[in-house]
Amino acid sequence: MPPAQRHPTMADVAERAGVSPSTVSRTLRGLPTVSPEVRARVEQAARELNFAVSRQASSLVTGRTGVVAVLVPTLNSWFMGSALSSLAPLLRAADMQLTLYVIPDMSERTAFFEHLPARRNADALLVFSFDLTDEETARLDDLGMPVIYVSQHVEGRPSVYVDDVAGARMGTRHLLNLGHRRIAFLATVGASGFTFSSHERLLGYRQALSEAGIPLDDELVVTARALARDKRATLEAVGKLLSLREPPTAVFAEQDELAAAVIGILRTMQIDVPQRISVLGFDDQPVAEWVDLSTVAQLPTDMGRVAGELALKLISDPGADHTPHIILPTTLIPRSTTAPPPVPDGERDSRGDLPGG
Amino acid sequence: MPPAQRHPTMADVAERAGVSPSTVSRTLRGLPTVSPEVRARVEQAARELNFAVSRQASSLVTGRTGVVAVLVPTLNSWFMGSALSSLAPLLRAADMQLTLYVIPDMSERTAFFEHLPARRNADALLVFSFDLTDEETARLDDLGMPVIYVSQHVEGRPSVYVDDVAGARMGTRHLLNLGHRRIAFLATVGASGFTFSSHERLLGYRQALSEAGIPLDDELVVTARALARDKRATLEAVGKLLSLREPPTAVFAEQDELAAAVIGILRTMQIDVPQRISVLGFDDQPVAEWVDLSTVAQLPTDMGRVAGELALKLISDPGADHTPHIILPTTLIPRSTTAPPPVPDGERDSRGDLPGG
DNA sequence: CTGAAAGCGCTAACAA
DNA sequence: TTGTTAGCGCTTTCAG
Repeated sequence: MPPAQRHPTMADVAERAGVSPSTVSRTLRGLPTVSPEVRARVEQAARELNFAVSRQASSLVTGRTGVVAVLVPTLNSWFMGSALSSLAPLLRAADMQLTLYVIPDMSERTAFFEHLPARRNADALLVFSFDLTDEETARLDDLGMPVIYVSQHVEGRPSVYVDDVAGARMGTRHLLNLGHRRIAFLATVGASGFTFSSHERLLGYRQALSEAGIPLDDELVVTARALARDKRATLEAVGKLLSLREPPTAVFAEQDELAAAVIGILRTMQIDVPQRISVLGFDDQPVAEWVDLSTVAQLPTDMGRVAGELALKLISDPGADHTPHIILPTTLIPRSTTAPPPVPDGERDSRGDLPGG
Repeated sequence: MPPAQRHPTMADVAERAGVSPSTVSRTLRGLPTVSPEVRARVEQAARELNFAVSRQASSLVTGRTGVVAVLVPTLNSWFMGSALSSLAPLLRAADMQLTLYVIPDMSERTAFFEHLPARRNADALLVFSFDLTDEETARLDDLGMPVIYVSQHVEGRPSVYVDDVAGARMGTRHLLNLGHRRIAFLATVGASGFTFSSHERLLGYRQALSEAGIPLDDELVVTARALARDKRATLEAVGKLLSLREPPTAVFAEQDELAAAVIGILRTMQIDVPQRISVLGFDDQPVAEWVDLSTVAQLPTDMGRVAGELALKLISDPGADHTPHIILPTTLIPRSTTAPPPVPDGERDSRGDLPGG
């Protein structure tokens, strides 16, 4: 008599197909050592019973959980959404579950690192976009599974990230090539250490300026807490830049949302973009296309995919190199918000002859 | 001798604490039938060994997996991001894992419903924002676990959703009260059936007009595929509305992003908002605050929380009512993009005396 | 190619 | 209050 309420087990399938449980197991796992005839019988029985393997039971014996844990600081961002959208199907295709840990604030963060709920319950951990302390990294080290750092780099640990420095350098050079010499940089500071690439981008900006022999001016670098999501903070930042004795002719915003906000503010102030001020973003989020924003593009979907592939590789091949750093490129997408700077009053008649670099 | 490589087991902890494995189990689960003295010893031993319980093993015997599965059509949306951001910590607090299934396209969708990977591997399933076929719903019915429909309603199944109809009605009334009589409705059609609330909102719009005795004009309702994310489609839609013999004095966009795009387009065309045309959104996404958009607000974080609570309840109490519908309210947030319609040419001198309703 | 038997790590009776 | 025993559903030797 078939089991009353619960899910059917392999024993049920075996009985129905007239074989042993082992054979069912072999069949369902696709092992080649099963005769076609038997295979057919088993598969039909399984289908008829609507059978599904219990991962709990199999992982108990194989020692592998079949899950990849993913730690993210937030989900309310284009970046995370895109990365996970490519990661999830990839893991599914490999028949892996994706367990999500969202750490929106400090107390959640502390709790996570204290209990490490992923321990023993995942085959690998993907840590996204955190600015981790050494202590936290160390804690993850003895988690007993591969830990992959995504959108950040950690010395000696597998990491996947975009080359933010090079991207920001490329963006800054774009503005320099257009003739800009007063280029501002607008940075965001988010919550719970979600700031890794911020530093990197600022660094790239500085490098490009130095390479061009332009002295760094700290007045041109504005960092404000929660800048991106707070209109007032952005307004203040822009006001501050415009009131400088020598205001910038271009603004490089750390990310597109911020850039879009800046453009909105400037237009409200009747300051034409790009005629009076150029604005450059970073990311190539959908909003960039909206406002026809020039930007430095990154592909978070690629990051998700690459990170997922790396995770699968490290799981299946424990002997693999556990310290690869995979660096993804950025591309410059010039659109309509960057242009040569306005010609200074004194040089109006020599228009077209930009000061040489 | 302690095990060399693998995780320590309860047996290891038991040995170290000088007790039986059962006692370790009882202690770690917080059962009251353990003497304080023994409890202390066990806890210390567990800590020293850095022990973590294997959920696989315990679920094998308890029959509960300790995971809640979540099915989402996409992650690239404010709605999903917000809902999951509140759901995830709630589940963590209940010591539940959150397994994520992302179904971005039809082939993934087919595969999911064919294999039902969640079967036997979760204690409950939360299905977000899908426009499910009856067949799909039926398939979920014999999944052997509570299935909760979120941001949609399914007859006779537990559902949690926002009252889109009432919200859209309220929004439309707001425009009617301002004096508008020609009110357009802009709808989006997304991918993979992610359109549930779209119908509802349109319905609410129609109801409000009918109640006000205003005849429905199909020309005023524009639905375009992928409207929200495609600038051109939005541009076309707006153009179409403006070129009507009697163009609308107000536009109710199905969601804020779309509303923001419309505003951008209108301003580019030198059409003042709200002086010439009012624009109303739906959602109260961050972008609404950006552009100071009047909108109908919903709280996806509430939905995530409520849905999670319902899931936990249905898991822990199988006897509970399995057909509750929890309906969340919306609120109207009038900001600066809605105002009375411009006074028609012929009535300019009787300004202030709006046509009575 | 297939079956029998053992056991993964834990919890749930049942005894003591 | 604690220990002993059995067994959850599967995979994996090892025989055959």
